[in-house]
Amino acid sequence: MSDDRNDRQAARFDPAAADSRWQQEWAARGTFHADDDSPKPKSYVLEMFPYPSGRIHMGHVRNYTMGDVLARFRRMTGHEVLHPMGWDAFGMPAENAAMEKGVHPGDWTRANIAAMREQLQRIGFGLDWSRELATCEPEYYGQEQALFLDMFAAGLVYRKESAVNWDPVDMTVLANEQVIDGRGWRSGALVERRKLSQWFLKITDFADELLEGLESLDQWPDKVKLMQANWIGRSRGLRLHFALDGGPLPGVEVFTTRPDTIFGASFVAVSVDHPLAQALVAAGTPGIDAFVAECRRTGTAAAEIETAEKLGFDTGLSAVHPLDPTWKLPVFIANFVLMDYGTGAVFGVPAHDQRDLDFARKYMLPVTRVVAASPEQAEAPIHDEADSTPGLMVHSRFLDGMTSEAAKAAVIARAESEGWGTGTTVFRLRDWGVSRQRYWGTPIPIVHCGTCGVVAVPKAQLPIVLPEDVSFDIPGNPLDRHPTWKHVDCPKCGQPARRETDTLDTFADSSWYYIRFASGPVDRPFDKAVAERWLPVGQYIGGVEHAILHLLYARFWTRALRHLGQLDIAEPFTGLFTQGMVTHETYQTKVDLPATPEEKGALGTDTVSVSTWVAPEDLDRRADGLFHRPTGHPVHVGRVEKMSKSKKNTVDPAPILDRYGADAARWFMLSDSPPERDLPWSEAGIEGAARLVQRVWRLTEPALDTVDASNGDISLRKLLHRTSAGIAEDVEALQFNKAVAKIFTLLGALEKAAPSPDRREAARTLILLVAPMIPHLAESAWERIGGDGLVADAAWPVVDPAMLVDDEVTIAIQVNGKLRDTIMAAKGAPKDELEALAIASAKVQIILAGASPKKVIVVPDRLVNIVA
RNA sequence: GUGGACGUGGCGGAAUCGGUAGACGCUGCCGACUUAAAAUCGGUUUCCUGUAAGGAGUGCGGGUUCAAGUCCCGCCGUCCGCACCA
Repeated sequence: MSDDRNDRQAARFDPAAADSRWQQEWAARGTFHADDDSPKPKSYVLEMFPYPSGRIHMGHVRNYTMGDVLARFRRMTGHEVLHPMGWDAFGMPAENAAMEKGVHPGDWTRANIAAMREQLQRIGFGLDWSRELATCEPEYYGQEQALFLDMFAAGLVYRKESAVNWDPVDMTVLANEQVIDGRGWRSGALVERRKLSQWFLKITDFADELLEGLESLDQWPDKVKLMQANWIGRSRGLRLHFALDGGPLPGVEVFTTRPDTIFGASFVAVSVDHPLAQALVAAGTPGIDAFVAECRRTGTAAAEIETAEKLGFDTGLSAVHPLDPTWKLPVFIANFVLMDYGTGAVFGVPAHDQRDLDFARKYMLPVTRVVAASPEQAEAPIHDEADSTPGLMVHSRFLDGMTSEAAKAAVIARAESEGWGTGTTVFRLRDWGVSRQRYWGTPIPIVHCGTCGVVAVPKAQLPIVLPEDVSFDIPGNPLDRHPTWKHVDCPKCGQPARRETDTLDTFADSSWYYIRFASGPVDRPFDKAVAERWLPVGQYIGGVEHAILHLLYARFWTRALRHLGQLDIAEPFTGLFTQGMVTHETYQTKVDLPATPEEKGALGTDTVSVSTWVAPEDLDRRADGLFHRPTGHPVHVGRVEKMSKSKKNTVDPAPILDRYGADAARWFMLSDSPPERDLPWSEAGIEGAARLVQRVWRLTEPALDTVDASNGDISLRKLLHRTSAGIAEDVEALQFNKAVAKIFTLLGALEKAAPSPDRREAARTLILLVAPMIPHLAESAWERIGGDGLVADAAWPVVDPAMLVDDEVTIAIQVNGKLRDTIMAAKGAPKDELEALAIASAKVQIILAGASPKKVIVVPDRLVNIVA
């Protein structure tokens, strides 16, 4: 190797060496250790902790890079920053791995954590690893059990019979997402609706608070707040009583949001699961069993519900209209009435509700219009569409002529005074079912005793640790069939009893980890005073897929703790940011295969075109197009889509980090796309990012650091201050793509600038500006120019406000709104001066051709518009 | 069905209050350096006509305004959430 070549090698920034060197340096110095007792203002930056699947993917890299830039920036602006990392380590995949590979879920999970921790450290995130936690360790879930017991003692936990999706082959409960076309996703067995005794948390106690609390979250995306509001689904209405003529029950309670339409009622319908329906089944009502069976057969899948026909069973009973004892309404059991919303019973108003109309047409029930847009519309017939337009009441006796709003109030007032109903609020939100019949989760700290009933485990006995010796070779809950684990003595009476074998939903684990990060003593879940020094989380960053469940549960958990007096925080996350996905082009080959006999019949062709996804690394880019290297088939480029294994368009971060270094990967994640939108991965993009890193490095070459003190460079100095101020704003707003653009602009100017003290200052400052984004390069460059200490500990550049003001501005000259010329003028130049300058413009003169303008609009420091 | 978001060059996108559309990056093209390549640097890249100079242009159609990517009305398209919620 020639000397020449050696020199050029040395001139390049070597990420492989620098990355590990600085990562070790930060770790050795404890640079990112968060000090509970620091007098500095506190800043808590948190990204949603990962599930330890085994490998970091690009989505993680993007998510954690954003948080890291903000966290490092906050450090530079004088904050004591808490930026922790942990593992959402319980859950199904570990049990699946146990079943498929015969490994213990704990071993599998801990090995994954070790591998992913190393990968995260390889990217150089400024994390306080001393606070690392994994939800699958007893130190964590034992404290969660303590919190569960506190909630239990406060009456926020209860047990009730609840319908679940039961897989009879795997002998387990399935989440709705795990039921595909009515079959278990693993076993393929037809899923049964089974009633099981399940544990619930009373999130509905907080429904109002959780809804109203949304209003205080001004640093949350409106979209997420709206989704939560819809999920909570508060409706105001009337709960009223219909007396029944005969039958097993004296009456039914019905909920309606439209009490105004009460005179349009033509039937009452109850859910199949309603006590009235069940009583009729018990009484052996003819034909009812077949109807109930029919209803049960209809799945719960969205598509099925949409197409399902409205079905009813006429009970033969009649309900007495509360406002007219002589008016009797038929009572049906109907498949479209939900038991777990309102009271499980409705009155049908076909004229103004599409569902009720479909039902009424099928069973030939009367359709009476009670709302009309205008008096002339009072008799307008209802055909196939229910009329939901607002208007005035008609055919409604004492309500006639009122608006719906007035009529609602009138009906509620009358119901309350006559005692047959009350104005109420109902929620769509249901209590949170936390029971899971699985092994790899937090054991619920409860004992069932034949004498004492349900008994809470005393806190002194916590943690209830999962048994290690479990098998996954047969279906079912390993905890339940473990020979000894569940057999314990009752903590109250000492008699032999049975331990609860359900474990907690993993959403419980992620509902309070951010508190445990802030304070994690060994003997209790957290220390109130210490936790409150950090909380609430200032900026929380994660995927929008958690907009409802995780974020709602965490908000509930925080409020429950406040209710218990354990934490004086209402909302856990002051700022929320939902980042977009990392996407990639997809590639497909199309191959004609011989058709099977069935396909021949269906399509009438001998061959069938089959598209196969092709991985990017198998592509052969030739002059005549794209080809699949292993097969030689032509490849066509498909849509840009979320990286997924099934479409083979994933890019593994590990080789990218090895090849381009951590900084290039980080820079790519921040460039171009706004962080809330999807980011298309591209080879060209990562190469551009790697080039940027080298460009910044070249600027700090000592050879360039010559100072010609004779001339200052005021325009570079101004640009520098503008850039520093702008980047600070952009980073605070998480608009990294804009910050990146500003860096490029400064870089371009710096490269062209002649040596001067200002140039030297700008190069130095540039290192500070890029330090949160590409920290390894920044450390190396900082060291190279002789900066003090680590750049990670340096302060953000001070912006001189005077440097942000220009004394000359460009004024746009428009004629009739069209740009014709621009002129330079002193900032703050008076209007008449600008007007004179504009009219004097040669181009304006040509257009005006001697005529005088009709009107001139002058916007100071911006433009002059001449109306000709 | 229903609620919401979005629509700007070849691509990702920028444009703070209604005030110079296309910053910045990527790609492509032309050129310099080099025996050559890599690396790097310079130029160019919305479209049309093109010498100059113009003209058109932010999904489509209207409107308000001196001025509209931005505001209003009506369409079209894409994406997301919820979904028999009484």
